[in-house]
Amino acid sequence: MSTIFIPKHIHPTYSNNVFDDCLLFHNLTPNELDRLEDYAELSKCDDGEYLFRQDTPADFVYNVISGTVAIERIFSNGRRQIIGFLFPGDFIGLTHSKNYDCAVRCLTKVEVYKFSRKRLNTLSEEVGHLKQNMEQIKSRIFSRVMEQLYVLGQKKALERLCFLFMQLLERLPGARADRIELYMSRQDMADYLGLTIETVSRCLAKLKADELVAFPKLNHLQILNLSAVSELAEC
Amino acid sequence: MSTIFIPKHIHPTYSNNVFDDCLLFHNLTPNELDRLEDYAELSKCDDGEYLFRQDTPADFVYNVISGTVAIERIFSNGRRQIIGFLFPGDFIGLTHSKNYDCAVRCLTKVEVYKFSRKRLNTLSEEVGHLKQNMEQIKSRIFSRVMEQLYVLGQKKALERLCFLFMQLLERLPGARADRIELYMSRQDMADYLGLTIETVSRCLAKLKADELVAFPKLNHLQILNLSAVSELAEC
DNA sequence: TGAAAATATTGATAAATATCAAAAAATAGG
DNA sequence: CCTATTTTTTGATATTTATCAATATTTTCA
Repeated sequence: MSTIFIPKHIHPTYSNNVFDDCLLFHNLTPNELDRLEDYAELSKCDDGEYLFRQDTPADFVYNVISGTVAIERIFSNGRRQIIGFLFPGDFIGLTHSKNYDCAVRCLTKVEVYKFSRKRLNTLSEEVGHLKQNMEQIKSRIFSRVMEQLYVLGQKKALERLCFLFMQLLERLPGARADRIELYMSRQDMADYLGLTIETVSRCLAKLKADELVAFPKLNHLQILNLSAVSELAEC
Repeated sequence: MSTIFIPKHIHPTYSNNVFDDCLLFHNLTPNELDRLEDYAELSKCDDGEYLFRQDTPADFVYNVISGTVAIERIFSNGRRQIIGFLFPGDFIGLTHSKNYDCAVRCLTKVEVYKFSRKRLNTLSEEVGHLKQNMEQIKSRIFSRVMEQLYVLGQKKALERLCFLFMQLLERLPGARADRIELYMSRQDMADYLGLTIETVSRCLAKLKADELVAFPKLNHLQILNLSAVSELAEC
C-alpha cells in the first residue's frame, strides 16, 4: 500500500479514509497509487506567500494537504476577485490552459503535494480511473463556480455570507457548526462575495445580533442556528 | 476536403475561414475532418425550445451553426441565472459530468451539429489535435465564466450592460458596432447580468440619453461611442 | 510588555438598485 | 388591419449597499 497521502500527522482533522474522500485517488489500485507517489513531491508555502502567480506557466498540479488557500484573479484595472477558497483534499491547477489564469495565495501555512502536470496527464492516459477522477474534479470545480455566479448575481449581502459559512462548514475538514476557523480576512470575504469590507462587517454584526452566529474569537465562527443560516444560504 | 461545416448558406455572416475560427476543428487534416463528419448530425430547434434540459444525460456535444442560445441554470428556489449566450461557432455540452448541469434555450431558430459525446471523446484520443482543441475550448469557457464572476461581483449595472454589448460585438459573427442584433429579451439580459428588468431598461435609457448607444429598433443595438462603451465594460 | 501598525467595526450619508404600480410600445393572432 | 396580450419603459418610493470618516480592536515586533 502506498504511503503517499498520509496527512493525519500533518493535519489531524483529515479523515481516515482519505483515499475515498480524495476524488483524485479513490478507486486506484495500490500499484497505481505507488506510481502516483513517484510523481509527487511535498512542498510548503508560508502564510501570505503565493503558490503561483497568474499568467505563469501551468506546469504543476497541487493537492492541498494542510492549510487554506485563496484562488484570486487580478483584472487589468487592478481589482481582484477571489474565485474560491481551497482546503485539505482540494486540487489546484487543474487548468486546461498553458498558463495559470489565477493566482493562488496561502492564507495559512500550506503543505501541498506537487505533481508535474505533464506526467500526471500521461499517467491519466494509462490509468482510466485517474482520468475519470480528474474529469470529475474539474466538473465539480466548474459546478462550484456556477453556483458562485448565482450567488453574486442574485443574493443579498447577508445571504452571501451565509453561503460562505455553509461552504466552509461543508468543505473544511473537521469543521463543526460550533467550530469553524475563518482563515481569511474580512477583506478576503468581501472580495469573494462581491461586497465591501464594511458591508461584510455590518452583516456579521447583524448575524451576531440575531444570534444566528457567534464569534468567540475574531476568526472563530460558531453557527448557532444552523437551519436559519442554511436557509439564508440556500441556492 | 470535408464538406461538413459549410454554414455560409445557412448563416451568411459566418466567416470564410471557418476552420481557423472554429477552435474544435482548426489544425485538423482533411482526413480527420472527414471522420468527424461521419459523427455529426445536423439538428434544428425552434425559438423558445430547449435543446436540452438541466440534469438530463449529457450524451451529446453541439456546435452552433446558426442562431443564438442561452445557457441557463435553475436553482432549487426556482430562480434562474443565465450563464452565457452562445453564437455560431460556439460549442455546447462540453461538460465533464454525466448530466448536463445547465439547460440550453434557443433564443432564435437554431441549427446545430450534434455529436455523440462518447464518439467524440474516442476520436479525440486518437487525434491529438482534436483533443488539444477541446481542452482549449473548455479553457476559454472557464475563463469566460470567471470574467463573468468578476463582472457580477464588482461592476455596476451600467458597466455590466456595456460588458454584454462588447461581448456581443466580439462574439456575434458579423456583428459591427452599428449593427448588433439583440436576440435576447430584456429579462434575459437581467438574468445574465444579475439585475432586474427595470434596471436594465433604465440603464439602456441612460446610455441612449448619453448617446453612447442607439436603438433604431427595439432589438437592434448600435454602439455610437465605442471607446466609451469599451471603457465602461473593461475588466 | 507596550507602542506602532494593521485590521475590523461603527456611524453618517450618498449612491445604486429593487420593488411596486402604471403607462407605453411592440407583438401575435384572428 | 385591428384587438388582445405580452413586453418594455417610466415613475415614485423603499431598500440595500457603497463611500467616507472616525473609532475600536487586534496583531506585530522591538
